[in-house]
Amino acid sequence: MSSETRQQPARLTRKGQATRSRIVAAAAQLMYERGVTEATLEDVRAAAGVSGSQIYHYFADKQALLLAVIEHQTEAVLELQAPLFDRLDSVRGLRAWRDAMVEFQRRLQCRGGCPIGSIGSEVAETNPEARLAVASGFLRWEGAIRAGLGAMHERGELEGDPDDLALAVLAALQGGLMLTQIQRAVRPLEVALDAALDHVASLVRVDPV
Amino acid sequence: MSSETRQQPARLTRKGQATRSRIVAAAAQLMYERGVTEATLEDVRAAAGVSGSQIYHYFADKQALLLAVIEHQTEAVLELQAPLFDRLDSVRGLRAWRDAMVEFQRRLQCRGGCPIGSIGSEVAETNPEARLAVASGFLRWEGAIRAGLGAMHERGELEGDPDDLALAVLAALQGGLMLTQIQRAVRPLEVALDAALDHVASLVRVDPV
DNA sequence: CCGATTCTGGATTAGACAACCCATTTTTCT
DNA sequence: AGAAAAATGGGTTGTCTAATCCAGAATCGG
Repeated sequence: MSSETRQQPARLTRKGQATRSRIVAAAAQLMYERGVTEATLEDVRAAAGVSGSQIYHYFADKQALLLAVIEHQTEAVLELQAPLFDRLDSVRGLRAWRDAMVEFQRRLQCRGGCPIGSIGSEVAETNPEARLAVASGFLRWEGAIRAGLGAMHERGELEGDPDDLALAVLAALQGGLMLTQIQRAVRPLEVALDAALDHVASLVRVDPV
Repeated sequence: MSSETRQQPARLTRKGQATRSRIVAAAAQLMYERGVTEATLEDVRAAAGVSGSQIYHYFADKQALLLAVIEHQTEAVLELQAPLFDRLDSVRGLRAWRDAMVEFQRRLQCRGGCPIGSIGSEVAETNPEARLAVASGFLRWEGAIRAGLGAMHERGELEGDPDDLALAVLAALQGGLMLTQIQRAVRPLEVALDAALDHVASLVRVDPV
């Protein structure tokens, strides 16, 4: 798992793009459910409804597919939260975001953890390229949170460094997700995010919900 | 990887215990460095300086070895922190514990993450038995933190639920460790723990360090 | 419409790895 | 000391899986 990363076919037919997307989506789902190494290419092949050489037609090797999956999951995670990100410049908006995260995990029965974080944790020590891809995903996530907190700060409503607070909130989310995944209960996520947001709220002058 | 979990030889010679320990220690190190699935039994065999059948003489299968490793890492983590746990009943003690965690990661060059958490995250969805073992390790860890916060609370120094606060601190630690591992920088861990401890400190009446 | 390119199917290979087996040596217990 | 139990060495096997190959079908570009 360490080789050329670029896609092979420069041009992709519409059909080709659809097939490629199906492969990535199936791989993402399987890697999310079972982990990267436990998701075999044979599983991906079957789940995507393609056969044999298809995967290698669109990806150089499993590594290339993995990187595509990390991209895909990053987009999915950020897209899912996009409507909530816009309101992260108020304590009320932060609480709404928290509620959505908790509700999402509850629906999943606390399975899977963070789509990005669980991959990152698995590959961190053995796959530098994938680690960097995950790191870049986290950076974007952190940036989205910081945008809201930064707005509050510029409005003079928030004391304390918004950069630090955004990172702390993301860390609380990740730690909460992991403990929730392992304990199969939402309480760790709830408690972790509540503590982080209480801390933010304690630094807010106006808008004290 | 799902079978009998019990050790086979009821009695162990002193030499046998030493060999078994060597195998567990080697396996723990390799699983920490490379992850559970990437650490092959051949690697463990070589690292432990034993040969062929040795591993299967002491463990039913890789699953049994993994469970022993989780036990081992839990003990190691708790033992390492034991002297610091005693002082978690003050903000000063909490800060000292934070500094030790950060310093430890710095020494490891931010590699490996949490010895328990990284295993837990990897096996959570595919290995219920191992997931429960990790969950029980986290419960002990959480208990140690809660003991300190609980003491403060009973002394009337700490407002807020010590159970929730302990869980929040552990979550901040885990999230901070994971981001630190992925970014290869100690800042996420520092910021995450500082935020969590600031939050605790904001609920403390006396001893406001 | 036709040559070129892309896409698809299925079969195959080579290597890795968990797990098993048996013969031999070492240790323990009486 | 001697029998029983435990420990060790190394070889073997069967399975799983990533990766490759080639032939044929569909699609595109001019």
